[in-house]
Amino acid sequence: MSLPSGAFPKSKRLRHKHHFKYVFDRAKRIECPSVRVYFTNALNEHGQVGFIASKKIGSAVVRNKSKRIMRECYRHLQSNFTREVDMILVAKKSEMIILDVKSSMKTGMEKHKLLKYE
RNA sequence: AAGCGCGGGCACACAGUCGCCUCUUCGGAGGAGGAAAGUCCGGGCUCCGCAGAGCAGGAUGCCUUCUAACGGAAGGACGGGGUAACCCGAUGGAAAGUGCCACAGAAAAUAUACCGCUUUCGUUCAUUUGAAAGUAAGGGUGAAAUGGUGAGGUAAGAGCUCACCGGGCUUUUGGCAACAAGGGUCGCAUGGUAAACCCCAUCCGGAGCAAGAUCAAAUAGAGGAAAAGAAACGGCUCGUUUCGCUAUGAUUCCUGGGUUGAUUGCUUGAGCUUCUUGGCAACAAGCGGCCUAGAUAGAUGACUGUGCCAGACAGAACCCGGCUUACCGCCUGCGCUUAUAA
RNA sequence: CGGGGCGUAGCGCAGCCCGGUAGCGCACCAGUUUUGGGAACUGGUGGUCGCAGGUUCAAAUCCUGUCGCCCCGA
Repeated sequence: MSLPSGAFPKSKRLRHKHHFKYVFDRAKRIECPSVRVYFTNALNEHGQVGFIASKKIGSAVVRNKSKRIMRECYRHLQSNFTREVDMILVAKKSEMIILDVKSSMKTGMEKHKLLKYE
């Protein structure tokens, strides 16, 4: 399987409360079966992303797992973005399968012309 | 061999690619747990008066030892369970006091007398019925009924007397102690409940790393009140009283402000461990060796391949010692019982 | 990290302090009334008292552990 390589350092993460608020206030929403995506134009030079898994999802293990899966999907998709956006991914389900999440995110983003067509 | 009992260990492994965090001598190295969990206890650490006294409140509760400390552990005593190995136990005090014990029952804590039993006196055809006295053996109720069983004894009965069992008091021996064993004595006098209030003994100051400290930026650099008594009022971290400390400005109180980010605290510690010594043991002492996550919207993941028993419960957030709860299974040591064979 | 509260009938709540009978309202069922329905009236059904263990003669109530939910403070 040929994965697009992508570095994902800490500077690409959403770090602060006010930054989260900035995104939520002016975001558009994409609904996928297991993930909800908020996005808007980037505040800084390059796009940043945050992950949310609330206590409704499950225990600490489940929440960590779903965050990792969302992060992995973002990492694979980020090189195909057409423009720099800030993004928040919210987990909706406790059970996630990485390929399903990735493909549903991909189709959803293509509709909003965030992704280049391959 | 089967069925049990008591421990100990592991928690998918290996290889490759991409990605994340920390450290770095820039080659690389390290990177969640036995419970990291629940937050049920105990400590360290930090600040508040480096914390004193009383009351209130709370916790613990057979004895001794271990420990920094504990509600933990070890060893023992007693009681209970098991054929046994072994396991379980909030196990101080009810003659300090108060309360409660539904229903049933004569009576529920006071020695009383419902049905009874017996004698005497009267009455009657009649052991029919009435009165007085004695009695608590028997009856039914209840979770629980004032020692139990047997014999003697008696009008009927009764520790009234005796034997055995149980109990109280006292004493001797053993033991650090809990307690055990034995002797003497008392015919036996006072149910249960303290996970009801309570009494006794021991212990506990309060708050918590979002504690606390530093730096930068922004905002503010303000307004009002308090004057010689070291007295009152107030303040000094959150049950309360007391004690102690506390001043005229660089102080205290009220109003206003009290925000954001970074650094630190942050991992070398009551640390782990080989051996030796002491101890029944928990554990302690000595010598040597080792360094084992440190994130801060919160790091361990994804994919591929191989193998097998097909991977459970579950994610560090200041740090330790416990307890409790969750858990697919696998490996292993010692011991007990039963059966068979030799 | 710390603190507090609640789990009782299908729903909302009493009862718990001080232990012995589980009750109230709505809902549900049956009957009366009405031409029929609603309303009203009468009667009735329905509860492992979140779960497990203990204390006690006896536990919704007391104690311990545990599960779930909600709220508050820094």
